[in-house]
Parts: sequence; C-alpha cells; structure tokens
Amino acid sequence: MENKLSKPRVQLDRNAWVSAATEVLAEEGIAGLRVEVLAKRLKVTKGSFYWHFQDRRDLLLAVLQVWKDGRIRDIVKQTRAQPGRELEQIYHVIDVYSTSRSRRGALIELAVRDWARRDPDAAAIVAEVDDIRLRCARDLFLACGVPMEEASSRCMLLYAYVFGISLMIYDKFDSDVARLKRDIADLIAQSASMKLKAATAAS
Amino acid sequence: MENKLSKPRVQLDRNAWVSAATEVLAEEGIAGLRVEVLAKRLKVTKGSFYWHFQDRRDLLLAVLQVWKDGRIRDIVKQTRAQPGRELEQIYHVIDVYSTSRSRRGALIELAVRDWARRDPDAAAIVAEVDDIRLRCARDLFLACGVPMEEASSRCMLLYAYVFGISLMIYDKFDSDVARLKRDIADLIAQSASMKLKAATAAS
DNA sequence: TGGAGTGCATACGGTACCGTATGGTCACCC
DNA sequence: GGGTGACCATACGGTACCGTATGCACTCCA
Repeated sequence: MENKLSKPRVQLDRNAWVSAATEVLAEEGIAGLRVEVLAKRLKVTKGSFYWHFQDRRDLLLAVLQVWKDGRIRDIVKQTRAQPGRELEQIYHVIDVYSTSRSRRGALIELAVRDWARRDPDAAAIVAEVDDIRLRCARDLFLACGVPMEEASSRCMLLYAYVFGISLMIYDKFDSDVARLKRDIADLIAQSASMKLKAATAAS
Repeated sequence: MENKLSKPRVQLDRNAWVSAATEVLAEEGIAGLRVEVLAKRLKVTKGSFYWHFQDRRDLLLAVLQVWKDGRIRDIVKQTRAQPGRELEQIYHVIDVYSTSRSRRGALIELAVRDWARRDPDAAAIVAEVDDIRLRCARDLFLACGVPMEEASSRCMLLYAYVFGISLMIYDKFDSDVARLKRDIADLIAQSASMKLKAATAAS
C-alpha cells in the first residue's frame, strides 16, 4: 500500500511540469516553451524533466491533453442552462470569453491555436474542442427557439468573435468599450425568432 | 564573358529579403523567421544578409513597415465605395477576409498579431492598422444610414469575426460552409436601420 | 543495514542560431 | 589597368537549446 502512496507523487510532479508549461505557453507561445527554460522556472535542472518525460514532445502532448480536458469541462459547465434561461446563458458565454477577466485563458487559447497551425496533433485537439463548443452553443440557440441554420450561424459567429476580439488592438477606436461589447453581444445573441424573450432578458 | 551562362548573378536587395521574410513569416511564424534559414532559402549566406541589414531586428521592422503600408493601401481600396453601394462593399470586405481565397494574407495577419502579443513595435503597427480599418469600415456603415454606435459595434464585430474564423477548425460542424458564411455575413452587415436597402441588395 | 528504486544534478556531445571579422569577386570608371 | 566600392563567402566565437549518460542523495523495505 505504501507503493500506492508513492505513485501519485510521480503523477503530481508531471502535473507540476504541465502546469508550468501551460504558464510559459501563455506567456511565450509554443516556440518559447523550452525544456531548460521550464526547468529553470521550476528551480530544477532538466535532469528532472527527462525523468518525468520522454522528450519535449511528450510534455507538449500532455499540455494539449490537459488543455482539452479542461476546455471540455468548461464547455459543458457553461452551456448547461436551466430551462428557460438559455438566452442568459448565451450572454454569459460571450462575457466569459470576451472580457479581460479571463485574459490568461484567452492567451492560452491563442497560443494553442497558433500552435495548431503547424502541428497536426494540436490541430486535431483544436478541431475536437471547436466541434464540441459549437454544438453546445448551438443547442442553446435551439433551446431559445432559433431555427437550426440560424443557430449554426450565430454560434459560429459567437466563437469567431470572442477569439477574434482578443487578437485586435482597439483602444483608440472607441472610448466606451463596455457599451461596445454589450451591443455586440446583442447582435450575436438576439434573433428575430426570439424577440420576445430577448426583450425581457435584456432589460 | 564565358561566365555569363554559368553565373546568372542576381543581386539581392532589401526588398527581396523582406519578401522572402514575409513568406517565411506566413509559414513558420515570427519564431521561425531566422536569418540563416532565410539565407538558405535565397541561396546565399548570411554574409549577404548582414550587408543589407544591421541585424535581425532591422529586417523584422522592415517587414512590419511593408506589411503596414500594404494593409493601409488595401483598406482604403476596399472601403472606397461608389455612393449608394456601400452595403455591397461591406459584404465584399467580409468576403475578402473570410474566404479561403486569401489564405496567405490571413496567415500573415495571424502571424503578425501573434508577434504583436510580445513585441511592442509590432503591437503599435497592429494598433494603427486596426484603427484605420475600423474607422473605414464604420464609415461604410454610417453611409448606409446606421447610427454611430451601432456602426461601431458592427464594424468591430466584422473584423473580430474575420480574424476569429481563421483561427477555428470547423470542418466537422456544418456541411454547407458557404451557406454558413453567407448567413453570418448577413448577421454582421444587416441592420434594422437599413432593412429596406438590405432587402434589395440581398436578392 | 544494505540493496533497490526514486528524483534530481552534473557533465557531455551535438545542433541551430546570432553577429563579427575578413577576404574574395565582380562591375564600373577614371 | 589599377583603384574603388558593391555584394557576397568563409570562418569564427558565443549562446541557447536538445537529449543522453552517469553520479549522488534519499527513502523504503526485507
């Protein structure tokens, strides 16, 4: 039984590496995620790293896996609405991604997607996450009474917007960013097919 | 003179280096844009590079400048509409960015924006380009009779969408991507404030 | 108490870069 | 035809990595 106790300790160490790696990924991007840099940050040498991981790629795949699992967990949590409150939930999803509150999450998101442009493994993970996200968000629109095709369009627009806005630098453009984002959320969420519901929820 | 055939001596200038650098930037990102890699691609050694440029950063700033100038030229060209055809022009702008036709331009766009996340000089260029783009696009909406604040929201949504969509991997989600993109363009472009115009232009 | 395994340090060879120093090779022009 | 400058090759020192080999301390248990 002692053997069983010492085993989760190894797992925790791997997790510590993956956590630190995710942090570096957010700050420096995939290209800045180097073994020796990471080791220095954790105040060990790479001798430790190569004990826990076969090579750099082993770590990268672990980072991808953890990211994927976390995203999927978040998606189901954020798109599970109480019946009748689906529209509120749509606004909540937009808000969670597009506000600066989750700056760190957005940075990781961008880093992973940049990574996916040149790595098939990362691309496969992103494809999986995107598919789940889109389907969950579409279900929310469908529950609001929006027709299938429009629901598809709106949820696609939703996610393209939240990712795209984090790529832009628009400080000089408009002084009232809060109003801007609120209005954009309305454009994405409010369909003619659910005008009544929208009117009540927006006030 | 006997050398003329065997040695088609082509001399490189700064522009040749900047063009090749932009190509590498699109393919490999800013981190993959190395001096020696570039030299190998141009079939010279870095001795040539350091004759034309002071250092790597000198090249990078030149790439940024050329990119900025090209973008601004494109913006004014794409947002200059004949009076009364502004709505068509809005659809054209959406189309130019979001279709796979200009895949190369989108890749450069993403690479520059990824670069801008960690480099203040790149960030300043992106901020400048974004500001011009947003103002030009907003003018199009204003010319369509859309009120100021709604015009701001819609043009911001427009660009966030076109950049964001190029980050996503959505093959599995919907079989009719063409219809999807058309519907999304309608969501972005069509305001209640210009329903009449929209109805005539959409058909 | 002495093996056995765990977790990390140290040292090493190899690669891919950066930037400099220096030399060579043309073209061109008095 | 010798000088001058543009353009590029070669060679070098230095840094930052990767992955491997090996040693060292520490724990756990027979």
